[in-house]
Amino acid sequence: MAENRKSTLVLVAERAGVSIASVSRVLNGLPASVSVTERVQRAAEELGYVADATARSLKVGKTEQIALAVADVGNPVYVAMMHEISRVVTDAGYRLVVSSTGSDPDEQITLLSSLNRGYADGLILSPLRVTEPLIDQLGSSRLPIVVIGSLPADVELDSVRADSAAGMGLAIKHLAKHGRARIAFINGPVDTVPGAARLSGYTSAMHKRGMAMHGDLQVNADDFTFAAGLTATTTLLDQATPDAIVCANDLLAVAALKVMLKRGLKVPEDIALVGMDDTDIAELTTPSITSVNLGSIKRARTAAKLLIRRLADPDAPVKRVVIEPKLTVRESSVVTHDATETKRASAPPSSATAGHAEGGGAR
Amino acid sequence: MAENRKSTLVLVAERAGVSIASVSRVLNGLPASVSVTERVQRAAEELGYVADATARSLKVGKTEQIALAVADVGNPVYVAMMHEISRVVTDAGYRLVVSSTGSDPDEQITLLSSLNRGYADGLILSPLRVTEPLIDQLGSSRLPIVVIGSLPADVELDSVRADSAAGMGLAIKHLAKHGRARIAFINGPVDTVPGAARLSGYTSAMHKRGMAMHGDLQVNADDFTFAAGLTATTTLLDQATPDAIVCANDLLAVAALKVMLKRGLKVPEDIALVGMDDTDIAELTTPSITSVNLGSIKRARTAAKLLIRRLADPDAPVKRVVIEPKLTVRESSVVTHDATETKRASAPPSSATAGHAEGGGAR
DNA sequence: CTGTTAGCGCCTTCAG
DNA sequence: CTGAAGGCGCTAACAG
Repeated sequence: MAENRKSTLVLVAERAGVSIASVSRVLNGLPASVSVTERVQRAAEELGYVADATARSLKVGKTEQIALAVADVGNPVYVAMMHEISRVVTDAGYRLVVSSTGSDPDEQITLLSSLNRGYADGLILSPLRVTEPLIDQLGSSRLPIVVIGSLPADVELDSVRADSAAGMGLAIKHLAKHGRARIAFINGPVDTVPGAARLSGYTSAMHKRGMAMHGDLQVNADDFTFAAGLTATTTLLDQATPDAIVCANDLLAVAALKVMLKRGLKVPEDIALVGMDDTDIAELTTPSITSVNLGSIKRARTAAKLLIRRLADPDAPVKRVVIEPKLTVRESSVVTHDATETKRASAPPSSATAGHAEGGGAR
Repeated sequence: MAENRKSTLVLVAERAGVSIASVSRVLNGLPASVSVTERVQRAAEELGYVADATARSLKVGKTEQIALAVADVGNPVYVAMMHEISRVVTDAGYRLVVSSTGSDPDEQITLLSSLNRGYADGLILSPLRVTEPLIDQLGSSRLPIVVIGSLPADVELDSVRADSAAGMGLAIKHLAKHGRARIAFINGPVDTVPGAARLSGYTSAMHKRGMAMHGDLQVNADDFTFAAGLTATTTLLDQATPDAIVCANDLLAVAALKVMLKRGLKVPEDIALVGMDDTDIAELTTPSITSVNLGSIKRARTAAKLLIRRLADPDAPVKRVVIEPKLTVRESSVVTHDATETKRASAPPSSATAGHAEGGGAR
């Protein structure tokens, strides 16, 4: 069937004995006589013809490509989102071009201007940090952009964001209900959008419940990564004795868990742990990690659909969607009363861990 | 600077008072008089002009896009590879189009024929299963393809693969050296390329060392996933009593660890554990998991460079690269003598960052 | 219903 | 060194 040489409309037309216009019509499903239709289809089949995307794009003014820019590819939550976006976008007949920018806004600005080269019909952007210049550039873009994340109210762009504050609320409510009193918070960098949102969520949630909130209970990792989480957790445990820890994402939570286990602390008995994003890795660990589901998949899907909608209807009203969080309870935050199974490495609370163990009486 | 309307060569030419040919020349760095050069650059700057990628592609016959198709986006090793490919490809001035096909060869065949639409200059493909039709399609593709994985010797394509067999050898040698005698193997589906390779690596390595190899010691997970790993491990532990387990990838290993801990088995004391791929998740767990580094990052980088090379020189001789494996030893396979059993609660603070074998890099 | 034709925006000989 | 003109492969009027 498929010839190896590249074949064009003209080739097919010659072989079918018709004009190129007829070929184009048949292949695009426009009305044509049975005889022509049949001859064209056979010729096309024999030549393994497929319309050239580039030429078509030039003519039609659409590339059928959607660009995606995510800040941090090392983070499983972005991977999950990308995966979902890929699905939706592909189903709608678009290809996905991934432009992995770092968390640096400048890179994203560069990307935005390169978008004007017209290799994509639209962009989905999930910026970690939002600066003035970035916003300007966003506003003056020639083609549709959907932002995943928070944006100043005056920016006229479709967007979808998580409600981090509500999410923190869920986490803290859950921990409080289970008797935790000294709830620590390991955040990522506060100069990021999620970092800022989650911090304010923490303080307001703690405040609302009238819970103790020593500065010692709050540390910021340099980054939303496992490595940064190890350091941050060490710092935290050296300066405070929490009976629960909430982490700004799952990677930080996994790191916190690692450090705690290393120190012989029992999770959740000594310290309860809650992560955020509810990614796959939260259930890989032992104990598995309770995590706030910020609707990453749903946000991804919504963003993709929002963009596709706007591509179909450029004048549609701007939409700003907020996805509500849910809490996925796993082993790391709830002490199971029934002790059928022998717990692993039953390190007895010795004087070495004094100050950490007990105290909270969360038993 | 940037106007909001799309500007074309003609616009720039008018504004600069020259012909469109001159504009094109200046912008492509071809010789031109100082005065013209200067006027054109200023005009282009003022209009925020950037050459349209589609039109350029049509004319030049290159899209500056590279397509990537990986089988399983849920697997961290593919994510890591994609990330690396993205880097290399971007540095070389290409955009990356990700086509997430499933593990189904038919989808990949569909993809291959769609590639003939010419939206990309080349393809990097990492198939999980290789069937006859897929090979045929690969061979008759009009544009360059680099395959990550094994391929029949008569297929004339650039490729780069891991040496799974040697990798299994490393794992088993390591375990044997540490006194393990009943080494079990949890594989993924055997009808996949890596599944088959790793199984034959296991049997030959065990055979070579004259080690016991009851059928009970070998199980196949339905998939290379965490969930499938849970089931497979349960099956294994119900039917045999190994003193070590090797898993065909890290996800399976993490699952195995989870099941073992649940059953009160101590790792590595009771059972040593070794994974494969050496992805980030291998160091997230407690204990962290020893893993065979199959050079995923290196394979990815090599594949990308191979494709770029071929794009530059279509007549270059076909290259088949094999990446040698290394073993990254972590906690799950070696019993530490100093902290045996009882008192590991008094771990020093610095232990948080201790024991990090080089490898995946937890970013 | 079908063929002819005019571009989409750009690059690149070919004259001048 | 610069301008005019011819396509790249395709679609969408416009005639026939």
